[in-house]
Amino acid sequence: MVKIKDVPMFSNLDKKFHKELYDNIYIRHFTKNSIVFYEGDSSDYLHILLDGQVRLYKTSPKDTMIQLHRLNAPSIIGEYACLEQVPFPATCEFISERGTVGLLHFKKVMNYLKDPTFSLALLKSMTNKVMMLSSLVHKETILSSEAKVADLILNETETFNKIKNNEIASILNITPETLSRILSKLKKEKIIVIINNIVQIHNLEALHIIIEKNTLKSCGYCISKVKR
Amino acid sequence: MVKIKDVPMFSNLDKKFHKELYDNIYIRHFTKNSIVFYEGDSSDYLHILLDGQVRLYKTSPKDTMIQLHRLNAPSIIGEYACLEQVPFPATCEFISERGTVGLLHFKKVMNYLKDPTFSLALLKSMTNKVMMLSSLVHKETILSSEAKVADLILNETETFNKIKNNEIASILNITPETLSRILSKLKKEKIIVIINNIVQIHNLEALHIIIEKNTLKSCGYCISKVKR
DNA sequence: TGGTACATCTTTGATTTTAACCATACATCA
DNA sequence: TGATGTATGGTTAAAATCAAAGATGTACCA
Repeated sequence: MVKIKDVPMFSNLDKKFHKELYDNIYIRHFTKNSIVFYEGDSSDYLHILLDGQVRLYKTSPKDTMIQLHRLNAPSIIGEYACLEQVPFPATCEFISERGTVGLLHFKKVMNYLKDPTFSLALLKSMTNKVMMLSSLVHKETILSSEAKVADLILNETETFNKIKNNEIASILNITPETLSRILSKLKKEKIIVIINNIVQIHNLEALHIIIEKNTLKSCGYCISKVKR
Repeated sequence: MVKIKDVPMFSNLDKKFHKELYDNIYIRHFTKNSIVFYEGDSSDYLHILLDGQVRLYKTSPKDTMIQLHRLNAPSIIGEYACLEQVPFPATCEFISERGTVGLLHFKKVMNYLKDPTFSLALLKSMTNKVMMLSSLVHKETILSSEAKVADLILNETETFNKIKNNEIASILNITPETLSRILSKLKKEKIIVIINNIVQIHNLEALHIIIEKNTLKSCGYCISKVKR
């Protein structure tokens, strides 16, 4: 487990705060699939992920899950909800077997803000959050399902190989059926080959084109184009 | 036009910086529909909106515009692209008749970061940006077109009354046709009445239900339900 | 060790839904 | 009298939903 003083945000904090931090942070332990907080909850505490992996998601009126991010320790969760004292915009759930969260009262946080290294670290964390949200917005507003899949294969091959299709679909916010169909197409077009759950990219350019044009049809290589 | 020293981020900055700021900020003037920067552009400058109103949008592969935000002076634009030295994730265009932007080299910004009031103000601005993005994500991933319209009528009646349907549609990222049809339905169901381009809400609860359930059909009041 | 039983994943087909797209008519305004 | 904005009808497209069949994996037990 990550020590509090090793969380980037606190590591550079003036030494005099370290003892105080230890005394003021509540530690909570979680098991897989337990909920840290629900969308809409309010909290007076800054949540610091010290161990494990969580996912943040919204629930649609149809009760489907819209996954926003996955975060690994160490990181800060829901910082803006804490700073602005507004409800959490998403539910936070552990997906690792076990995990740990440190809770720090927001008044303490406000105090530490006077320390320049702390506010800079928090700024850094916020910047990072903006980047994640910005890329999420791009994914959800610009990319088609086909483009999402192509993007994941191209830019997060690791993830793609490691987890099962079910999970991939949920990360991309598409249904498993849709994912299955898209993968079939990509295989049929010889753009990728999957052996033992490991992708091999056989046509890099095609993947780039799919991402750019948002559709498999637009890539000149494809059989489906010929058929038309 | 807003004076630089009146921009929240700079107003509390140590006085010794003010003179330097004046000497180091480039001022650029713009007219309506002119572009401050394009999605994908890189820049070494922090952009400070001093006068006018801009919209930030992405362009889809089909060449349609996905509007992310509208910002009024004074505000900071593209702060994270500047801080992280990454390309702008969206295009910035003036929608007011004229406008002004101040440009501050990011190295200067990095310098000012040592000033706690500055980094706090920047943090505040980032927090705000996260809130905007978070609500955008909600709008685009959770709400249906009907819910988007209901939400705007309910929570931004001002905006709804002030601008024409065309513009509303583009803010909601739906087509004018879709908006027109949804408004017709709402009127037919007697949920709203529009006189002289001013909405009157005649059934508040119905609007809430539409937002929550994402569909007009689900609201018990509706004629369309009876027909089924 | 193998074998049955159950659960979870994945694939495939058919259908439905939402909202875009296209075309055209009507309205408002300057 | 254009021009721009709004309304309406018909069509299409993308992806969800529903249904059901194959596949793979895992646990338990004799």
